[in-house]
Amino acid sequence: MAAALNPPQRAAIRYLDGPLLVLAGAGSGKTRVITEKIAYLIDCCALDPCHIAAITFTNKAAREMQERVGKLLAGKRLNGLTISTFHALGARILREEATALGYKPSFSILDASDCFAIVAELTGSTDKGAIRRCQSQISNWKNALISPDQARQQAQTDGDLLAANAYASYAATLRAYQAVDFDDLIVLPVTLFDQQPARREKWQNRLRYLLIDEYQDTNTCQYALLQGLAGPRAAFTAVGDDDQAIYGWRGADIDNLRRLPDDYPQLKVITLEQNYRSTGRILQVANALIANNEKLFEKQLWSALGHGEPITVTASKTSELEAAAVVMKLQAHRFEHRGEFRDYAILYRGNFQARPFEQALRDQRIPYLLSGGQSFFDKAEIKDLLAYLRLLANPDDDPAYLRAISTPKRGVGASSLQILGAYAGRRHCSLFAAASEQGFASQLPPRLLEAIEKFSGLVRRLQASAARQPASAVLTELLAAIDYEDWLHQREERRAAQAKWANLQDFCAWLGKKGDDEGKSLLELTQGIALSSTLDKNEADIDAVRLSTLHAAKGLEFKHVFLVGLEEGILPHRESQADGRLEEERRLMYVGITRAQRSLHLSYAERRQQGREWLPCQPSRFIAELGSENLRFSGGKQAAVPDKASASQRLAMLKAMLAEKR
DNA sequence: GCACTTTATGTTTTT
DNA sequence: CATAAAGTGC
Repeated sequence: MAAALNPPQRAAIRYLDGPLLVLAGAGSGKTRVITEKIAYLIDCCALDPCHIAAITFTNKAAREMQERVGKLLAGKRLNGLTISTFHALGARILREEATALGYKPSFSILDASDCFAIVAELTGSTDKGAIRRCQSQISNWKNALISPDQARQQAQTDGDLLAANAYASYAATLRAYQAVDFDDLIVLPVTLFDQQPARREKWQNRLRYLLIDEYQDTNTCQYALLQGLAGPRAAFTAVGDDDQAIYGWRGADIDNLRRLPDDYPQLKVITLEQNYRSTGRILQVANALIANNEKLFEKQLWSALGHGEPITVTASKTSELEAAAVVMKLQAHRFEHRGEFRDYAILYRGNFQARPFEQALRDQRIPYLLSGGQSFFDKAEIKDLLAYLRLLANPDDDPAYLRAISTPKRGVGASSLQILGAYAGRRHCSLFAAASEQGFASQLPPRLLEAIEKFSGLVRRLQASAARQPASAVLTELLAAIDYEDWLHQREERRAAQAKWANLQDFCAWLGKKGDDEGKSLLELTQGIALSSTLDKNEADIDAVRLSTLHAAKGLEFKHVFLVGLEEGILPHRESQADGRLEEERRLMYVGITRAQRSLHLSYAERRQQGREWLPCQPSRFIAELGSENLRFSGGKQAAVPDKASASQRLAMLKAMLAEKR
């Protein structure tokens, strides 16, 4: 761990004369450069930690970096050091500068499904695909810093104009709700910095040195935020790898990497090419694969770790058999190498591919951790509770109001809410505000009105209690007040109800702990949750096989990696055959390969169930691109009968299993 | 008008 | 399999 730094690494850490771009190949120690540079700034340059900001793309990466810096500077005070995602930093700026932008600091952060519902409502469309396209169009406009007016002017077709109009009313709706979406967390600070130089300078003075991880994944708007924060001093280190750009679909623009030398002529570029992670074979196939892409910056990764095991390619008849084969092979490999489960990762393109692997692992009683997939905070029971919390913080949050008032059911149904909504629309106020107005009382029969007023009373009571009590007490009171546990048991099977209740307890415990430990208010906690997808608890110590999407695996490394579902239509994905996107799929495969330290196993199925139909699959073109000299094939038609190697593997596994059961 | 039950339906990747 | 729309009792 404490290996000496190589010369380019050391240069990257010590270089402080201006903007710096570190082109860091996979496994070349880029996280180490960032963490050691933070330590260097604090230790050797006596920079106060509160003036340093390291920006990552995922919460996981931020947490890991925090941990590593903590270890590196054990005992030192790190108060005020910022290590967060772009979005979390944006939220922090926004919270502090809300009033300057016409927002309350208690703004709500809408999740993707809230936004989907709003777009659906505004366009009056029932076509899910069309709504999603419109939603992503709006997101693209925002990320490119194009205003609704500009979008309208640029509209070419009627469809464009329709979407641009939807964009305008979408923006107005969010403002009325005192709510922002994920994109706004970056866009609004950028707008603010653009319009009010004094605010920009305040933040430039606060965050004096910036370190940006995964720079290749920034979009236009994130780059603008970066430029705003860096200012003319341009004291920053951007670390990135054009071969690992895999977020183009989210608006990330590799052009930001190309533009950096133009925008900052004094930019220093340092390339890290020595890989400390993988064996020679793994790097050879990775290099062979990525050579098929148009290169932005030339680099050739090399490793001093020796040649390593051959890379295996396994064909299976179906996706279920693939899962069984991979799990069996994993088990055999683990026994042979006396490894631990945590050394193994199974990586795939889409979350839906996890299912058969989960099943196979459960069958074999192998512990596993599933990362990605349905986010913890996307579970219905958590979102129910969160709706109440959002509403307490921000009564204008109509999506939260709608969810809270109908969970649990309290005699207020769709038609009452429609009347309330219409009234609120006429009065230009939120649902919550409308419900207490005199004018509204005459619109409904007394029975229904009473139910609504009872709800308003509940919200006010909880608001009062949130003002003077810690988060955990408010949660307890809230759950008791709405009888959530009883309601769960009424409408769900016992097991399901218990599982959901347990989730809620976990959630409350986590919230309470975070509130106490970090002294965060209910408001900050609620806003923070919108930006995270998992309860970030310590998973590092759990000995379990990791299951992850390729996207979620970026930045991680594993001794042994199984890359599964390598079929045309899956990787590369069916809808991404256009050339720009095919290269991104190739980079995704590249990211998967370069996660592996010691061994790499590829696999694909010959048939896969899609919906109700079985469709034949072709092996991914990317397998052929790896070259055959480092691959060893098994399975498929030519190897229907187990060969000696796999027979002896099975025997070894059986023996080991018997030994383990004593 | 409201709430609960049945039935169709569908999957890229994340903050 | 889990969610979301349509249908049925109260």
